Amino acid sequence: MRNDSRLSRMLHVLLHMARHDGPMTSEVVARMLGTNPVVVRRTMAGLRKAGYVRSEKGHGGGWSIAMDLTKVSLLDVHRAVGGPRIFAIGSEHPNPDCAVEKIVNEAVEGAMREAEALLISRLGEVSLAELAKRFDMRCAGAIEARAPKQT
Amino acid sequence: MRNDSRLSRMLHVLLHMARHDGPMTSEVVARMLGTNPVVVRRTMAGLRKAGYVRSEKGHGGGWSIAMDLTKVSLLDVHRAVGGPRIFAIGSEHPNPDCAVEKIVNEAVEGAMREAEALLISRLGEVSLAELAKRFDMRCAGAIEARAPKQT
DNA sequence: AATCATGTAACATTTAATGTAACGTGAGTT
DNA sequence: AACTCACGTTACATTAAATGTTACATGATT
Repeated sequence: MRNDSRLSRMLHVLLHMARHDGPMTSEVVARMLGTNPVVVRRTMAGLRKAGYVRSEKGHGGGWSIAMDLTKVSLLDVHRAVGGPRIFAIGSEHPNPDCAVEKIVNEAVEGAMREAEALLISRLGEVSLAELAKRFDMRCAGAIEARAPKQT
Repeated sequence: MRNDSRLSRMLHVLLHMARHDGPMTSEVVARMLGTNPVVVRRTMAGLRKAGYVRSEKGHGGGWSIAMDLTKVSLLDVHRAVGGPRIFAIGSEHPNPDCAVEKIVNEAVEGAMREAEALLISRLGEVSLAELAKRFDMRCAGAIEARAPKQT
């Protein structure tokens, strides 16, 4: 299967939407992501169901933010897009008969559970507002670098 | 893509081989794994290249252990089978032009790096000998449960 | 010489995400 | 009312990576 990029894509879009007045159409978003409006609608449907965005039809319609950016974490977005499989590795038999295989699975899955817990925890610690702030700070830094103040 | 089960499969096989006198043919291993001898040879080739097993042709041939089980970790096996992609999620643009996307990638990849480091570390802590011991202990426990000694 | 078992290349299958095309619905515009 | 815009949804095609399969070559043992 291909790499699942729904989380990254949606974060990318949400930050752009947050810096944008008025709704953005799926067409525009698709161009930003280098994809297709149908893919955008399909993926954003999850965000809408979670109440993070709203969509409006017709002239002047499109997608807009419907949440408090400080209240939604990267983990929330991950879950809203389907909370997909995180790992590309794993056993094929969740409940093997073979006792040896059980031991192997327990060892590997134990390590994976810990790693997943850490990832989930880290994603849960960062809000969209925090991401937006990081972007603003980097922009400020870039401007600063071009026209440095005296120190 | 499908779930990558090479690590689990190889661990499973190696533990069986460790408890088995003489070489095991790819045919037998394939039946254990519910797969095909060619898949076994293909995957075990990595272990052979790493020096963890050896293979012999002809009558009485097959695969046998060529390592000290206390010296090889689950991580070593993971790497020997190709050290495949661990995550099923991720950005599609490793080096995006868009500054927003860069911020997003850094956040997500940072969390993933931490999770991967933890997983790698945990896999590195467990040797094949340790896994084999866990199996023996579980067997002992099971026997004990059937015919408990007086305490 | 026959058989066994690995080694390898080439190709088919599978799976989940992604990409596309087609059609429907509702909202605003003219 | 007719038209256009934009979303909603379904159905199907494409893609990527692991896995499955077939075919054939090579070396070892009997």
